[in-house]
Amino acid sequence: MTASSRPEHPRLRRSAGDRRAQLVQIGLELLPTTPVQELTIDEVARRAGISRSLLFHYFATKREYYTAVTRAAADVLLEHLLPAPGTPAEQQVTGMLDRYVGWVETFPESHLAFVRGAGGGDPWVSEVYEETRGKLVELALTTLELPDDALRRQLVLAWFAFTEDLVGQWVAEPTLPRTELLGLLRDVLDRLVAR
Amino acid sequence: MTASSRPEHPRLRRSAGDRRAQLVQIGLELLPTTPVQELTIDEVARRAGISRSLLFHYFATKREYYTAVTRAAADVLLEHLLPAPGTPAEQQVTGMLDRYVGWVETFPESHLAFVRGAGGGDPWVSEVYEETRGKLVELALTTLELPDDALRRQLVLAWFAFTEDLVGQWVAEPTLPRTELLGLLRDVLDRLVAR
DNA sequence: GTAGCTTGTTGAGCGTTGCTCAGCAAGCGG
DNA sequence: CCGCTTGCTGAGCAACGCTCAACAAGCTAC
Repeated sequence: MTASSRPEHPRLRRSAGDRRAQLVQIGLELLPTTPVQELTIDEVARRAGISRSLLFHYFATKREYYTAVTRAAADVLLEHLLPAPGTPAEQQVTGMLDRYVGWVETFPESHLAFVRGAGGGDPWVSEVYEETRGKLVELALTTLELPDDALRRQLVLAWFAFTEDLVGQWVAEPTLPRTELLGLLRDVLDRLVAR
Repeated sequence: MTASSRPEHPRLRRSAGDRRAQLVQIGLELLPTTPVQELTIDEVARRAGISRSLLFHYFATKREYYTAVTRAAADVLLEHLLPAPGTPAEQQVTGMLDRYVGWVETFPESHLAFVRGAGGGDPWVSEVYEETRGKLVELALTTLELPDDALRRQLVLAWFAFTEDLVGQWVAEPTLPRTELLGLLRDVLDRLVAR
């Protein structure tokens, strides 16, 4: 019995990189159903088929772990939103907006989980969100060919909050044709930054 | 010695109502510095000078406790925002907006803590926020003498998100005279609901 | 092949925290 | 003084984050 105490898991060794990637991947899969900070080491380790201790070998602390997961999630979203190279400048913002709405339509729980943790308690996590939003603001102002002074940055960031909230509600209860929603959002943004 | 065995803690008994109020009050005081879900039973009990067990006598679960704290905080805010009776209809929205900005200016940490927990993980807490926002939407639409169809409700709610975000940033870095901030917010709201 | 090194991996265990439970004791009516 | 209600406590359990000493898989060197 001692020899065959692991019928399925013959104690296979992975490279450090693989293991880390696997653990982050598991976090990403759990993210839509569980608030980042609430996923337990036990659960993640169990899914990975490893002991709790090993997770602490790769991430010194739990916070370090779920910060990595959050950063990975942010990267996935960013990459999805970034316009394909060669897109005419005028279509870039509209395209990003369109893809954003599409993303929320496709993964409503993921969107909730993402927006949810934005300011949620942990400063490390908040920092990741602010970084991501910062990049998006910069991108938006650049493609709109507008200077990014402090006021405009604030307005675009607040417009993000507006957009996230409205799209979130709209997906749950579409009170408007999709096209009009996009038009409205775009219109609000234009009026805000054109001051 | 037995007679004077009450150096600091004469084991005084409080009425159920008093204790509950005291515990919620302690939660409110801790709220600005600690995310609601993270305040520990130990800490609260210690501040109240009671044992952990007693807290569970009044609140069956930790969640029940901090939900009560959240609700109390929401009530404080609501009461602060509600217009004094007899205010002319036209000034009500402006007055609420003004008081809201004032509140954020006075208690920036409290505001952060409040907005922070809005969607933050716990559905019980989120419900309190949605209730509060719902009341404010109803109030706003009523005083603006507009019908509150689904679309308009969504727009006003999204405008709240916009306002909370922008005011939060503005307090940290005032990029605009206060009056103009209020005007801008009011203007955005008017344009949004006048469709 | 086997000795030895690196390093992925584990189990036992500690401190904290949410929560339970049996029972003590403060205040009051008889 | 008795007994009842009920505010209140301490001991203790389970779950969780985290530590640490040690095991073992896979490689290289002889």
